[in-house]
Amino acid sequence: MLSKAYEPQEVEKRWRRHWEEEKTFTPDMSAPGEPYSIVIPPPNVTGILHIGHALNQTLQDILCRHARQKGKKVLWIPGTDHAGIATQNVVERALAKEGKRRADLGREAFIERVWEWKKKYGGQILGQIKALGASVDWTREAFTMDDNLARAVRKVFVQLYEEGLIYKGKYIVNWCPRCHTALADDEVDHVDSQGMLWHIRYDFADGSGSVTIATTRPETMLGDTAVCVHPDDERYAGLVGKKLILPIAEREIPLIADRYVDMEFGTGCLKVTPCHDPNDWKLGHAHGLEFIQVIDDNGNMCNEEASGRFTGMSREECRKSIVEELRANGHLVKEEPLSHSVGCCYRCKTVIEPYVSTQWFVAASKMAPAARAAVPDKIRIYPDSWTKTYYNWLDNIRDWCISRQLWWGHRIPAWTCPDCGELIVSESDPDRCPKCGCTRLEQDPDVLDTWFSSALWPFSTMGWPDKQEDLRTFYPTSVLVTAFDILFFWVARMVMMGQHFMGEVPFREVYIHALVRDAQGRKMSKSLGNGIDPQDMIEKYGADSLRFTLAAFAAMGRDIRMSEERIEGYRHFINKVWNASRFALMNLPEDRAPEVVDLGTVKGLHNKWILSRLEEVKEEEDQALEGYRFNDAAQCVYKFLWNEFCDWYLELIKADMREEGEAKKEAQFVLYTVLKEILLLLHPMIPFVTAEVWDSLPGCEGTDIATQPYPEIRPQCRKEKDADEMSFVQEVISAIRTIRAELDIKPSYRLSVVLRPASEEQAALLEANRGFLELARLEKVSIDAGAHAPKASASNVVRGCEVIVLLTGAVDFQAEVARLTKEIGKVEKDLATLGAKLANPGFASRAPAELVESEKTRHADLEDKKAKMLALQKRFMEAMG
RNA sequence: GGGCGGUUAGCUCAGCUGGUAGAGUAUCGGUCUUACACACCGACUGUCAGGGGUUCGAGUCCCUUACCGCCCACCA
Repeated sequence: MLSKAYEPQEVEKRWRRHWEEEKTFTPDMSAPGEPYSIVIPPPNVTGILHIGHALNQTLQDILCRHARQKGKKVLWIPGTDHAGIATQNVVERALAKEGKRRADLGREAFIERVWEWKKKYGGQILGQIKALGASVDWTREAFTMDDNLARAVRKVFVQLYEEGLIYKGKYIVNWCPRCHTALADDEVDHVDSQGMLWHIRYDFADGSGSVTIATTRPETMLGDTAVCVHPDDERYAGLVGKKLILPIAEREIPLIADRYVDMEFGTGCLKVTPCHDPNDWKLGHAHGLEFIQVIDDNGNMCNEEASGRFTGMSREECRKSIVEELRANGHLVKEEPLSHSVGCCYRCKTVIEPYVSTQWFVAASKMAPAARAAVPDKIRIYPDSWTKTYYNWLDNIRDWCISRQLWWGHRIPAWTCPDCGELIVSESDPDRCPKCGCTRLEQDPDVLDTWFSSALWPFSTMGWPDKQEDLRTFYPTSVLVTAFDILFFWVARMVMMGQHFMGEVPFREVYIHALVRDAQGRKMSKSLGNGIDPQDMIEKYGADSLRFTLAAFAAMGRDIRMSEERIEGYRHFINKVWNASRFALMNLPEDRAPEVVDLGTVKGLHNKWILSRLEEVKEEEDQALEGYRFNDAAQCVYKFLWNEFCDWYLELIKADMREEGEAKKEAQFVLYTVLKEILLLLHPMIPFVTAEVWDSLPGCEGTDIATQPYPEIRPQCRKEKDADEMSFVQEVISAIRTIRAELDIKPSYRLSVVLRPASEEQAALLEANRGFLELARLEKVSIDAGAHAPKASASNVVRGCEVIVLLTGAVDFQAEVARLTKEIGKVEKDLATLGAKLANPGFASRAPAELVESEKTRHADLEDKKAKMLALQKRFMEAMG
């Protein structure tokens, strides 16, 4: 027997172990069934599972478990990402506590140290995936630094190099002076900040006047090699080509013209520092300017010749000194505050320095068109609104800087010969220079951007390039489930690589889910400390509660505001599932499944009704999941279980269960069937509690719900007429309950009721099912259209049937008058809106005939109800005198 | 400067192809009715942001205004 309240901890632990030990989620390659596959977006090894991961994984798990139920051969591959910068930073911080820096260890020892760290902590995040109940195949767990993934990386790199799609070159890149590495464009966060715009006067060398430039970065002026204006700017007409004296440096630089300059901004006069600004870099090349570097890789002033006395200062110190000096010597014309955005490192928030260096690039601009064309024909994006964003990014893509000056990552498979300078790019480590035979080859010190290996994830995790079996069966994957924040970092790049190397897109569909925010709508982050730790929630409320909450809130294209209260609320639901099951167990045979009954020919109206509704719910859930409407799927089963199965059906069969007989046998089998199927419908969302209950059902002991098929469809159980008749009985019961509650009659007091049916049919229906009326706790029921209505009574009308409750003794008569008046008021309000609608000539002529007809019927029914209630009220008032 | 999303009950949010506004939570009243107080029965609350349009009919489609939020962009 199950315990009284559901205690998730022990149950979850057991099932987790069971699924892992039994390898339940390792697909049988020889089994039939359409393949269905997903690769998990690999969380960073440094990470701790946050609520966003929990959502991401819950949704994937729902899809996978559902697909399994539908008979598909399902593979869900788990894994983690080595997360170059992030992980290196974490380990460097740990070293710093020991007073060491990575240089103190040297490259090899440092990498060894990172691996140790990974072994120790990298498993943490996997444990959290397990805790959530994700039905991944642990035998295929992958890590982006695994040997076979490293081979994939090398092969891809070499091939792209040979095809001219990877190249090496000297460019201005985003440089983080703290992480000491280049960053890709999209690894730079733009943060709004309040800065200064300094106006500085540059005099002409011939003493014929001056121009004034405006800049936010005066420290870079030491590297200025020109000043630029717009060719059409009349203010500077005739001046282009003249020489200016660069203040402080006292160097001559030319005044040039280029259409790039915005005449509206500042003074319309731009200082050009080709080595320290990406735009100026372009101008420098276009105009053949000199390139003078004045800031080094640490963000300090360098180049004694150019920087002079400022050499060695940090960029910030230098800025201050230069401004002071300009102010002192009168070249500073104006200072004004300016809000602008500043590029920062997405990992450490340090201000990015545009920096000229030699880097490796992927010619993304050449690969983008194919990736663009894949959507929407080969890849469908849900919700569709992201398609535009995807296009927009690909249309404006620039080549992707993939080299990082880090130690942790896939080292670039390129070597240079110290003797002849030959560049060798090769899958295997070369032992000598093919050109001069030198054996002292030096490997490029850089590693690849983390996202380079991530881009190969859908096929590298399936064994490419070595093994083919998984690829043949499971590539392309069925769907990619991810949050929008990595649409660019990851999704678009996977498409490019998949197309290029597999000749096929990596996934058929992309489902973009919401971002989880806190109760105030802010992005959850460690720095804000507003995160909800899924681990805590699982311990407190159980994984099922967390999962169901996430599913219920996962409406498409919306952010989710998460709070603990909501998870607590859904824990009630899990408990409800548990207790409904306990009730069922108490009413079913203990050691065997109940006797089978033909479900198409059950007699009880309640049985016909619940079976009919069940059919509808099955279809609803299936369609909701088909369209990634997780919230609808969760909601429809939730309501069915709670508001129909528990609130009505279980109450209705209590009478059947009291004595042995046909009614009990029928109810037992229907109860058994409906409960089992509800469990199946809920299982993808709340796997643990459903597994536990299933295992304890008679006839199911020792079986695993995770391997059971989706409930069969039973068209013979669809009985809308019966279902509607049952609703009528329910409405009558509710009407009596409402009267009882509003007149403050004790629940324990048994009422007598007179029902005056509106038709022969109604009369027969009520007569046949009068036992159900017991749910309203009654003493005596008379069903008679001609019955005399007692004077001291309260009343209501349900589908034309008058419900008259006898009031004897201590009842507040005023209360009944008030209640009736209110009730009539409601009817009148409905009549008014409906009447206006019907009175509209356009409605009758243009609306569908069916609708007009049903509205007319409704109107007539309301009129009837109103008339009957007025009559009852009148009689009641007469009784009061 | 482009693009996207939001504005519905006190709070948090659902409302698919236009056809009587919904759930949870909160509040109020009543119940230990033999699965569940993590429960049961009942009640209350809405100019669906403002304005205009299309339509017989709009929370739902179109335009517009306001406020909030996000993304992208080489804003010196």
